[in-house]
Amino acid sequence: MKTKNRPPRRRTPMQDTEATPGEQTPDRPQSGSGGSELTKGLRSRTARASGGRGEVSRRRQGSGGRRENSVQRRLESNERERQRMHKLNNAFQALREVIPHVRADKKLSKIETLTLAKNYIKSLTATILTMSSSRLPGLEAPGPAPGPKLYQHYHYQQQQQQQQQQVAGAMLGVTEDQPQGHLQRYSTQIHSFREGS
DNA sequence: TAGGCCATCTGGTCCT
DNA sequence: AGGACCAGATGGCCTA
Repeated sequence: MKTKNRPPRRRTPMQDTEATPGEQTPDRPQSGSGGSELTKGLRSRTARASGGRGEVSRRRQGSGGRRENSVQRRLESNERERQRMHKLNNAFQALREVIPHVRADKKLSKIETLTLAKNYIKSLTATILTMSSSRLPGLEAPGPAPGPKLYQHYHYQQQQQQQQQQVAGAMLGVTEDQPQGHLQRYSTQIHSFREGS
């Protein structure tokens, strides 16, 4: 469906004045759009937020020096936020690279990455438990291999999750499938992602 | 063209 | 006080 080899985005006027080369998102160098220059900043959210407190503080902005100071602080804050988001995106990319069975030419979206990772972890856990329990009749585990403790921990977690899901399901009017369906769900998702749906 | 996804800006809130 | 985190808003790019 989506092939995310996009060309670099245009930079906003503010970014042009504050460019920091070499600090971009890996797959999208010099990306930038949306948002606005600083002066465009007073959006609907401002009026909504905290009963107009932001409006008051803005009115109090007095002489040019203070205004320049606050603009400078805002620019620095924007840069930090950009860096933070770049780190977050790097972490997403690292996660994509360790999720197997995904077509290489299709970049997973963030939500796809998280969903697949979650179910991949669950399927691996189930696999480990299956292997270890079949190897350990009566759940007597010699040595450091994954044994009863892991098994018990897993099932304790499952019980807790089921209870939470039942409560949430009752509140939301939905039902959740059983834990042993993780592998099935993971396979289904991979299949659907491959199909591009 | 609509809808999905994304990067960025921004102000509020939390944390150190 | 200042930085980190969060979430809403905005607009660009891409695909069906």
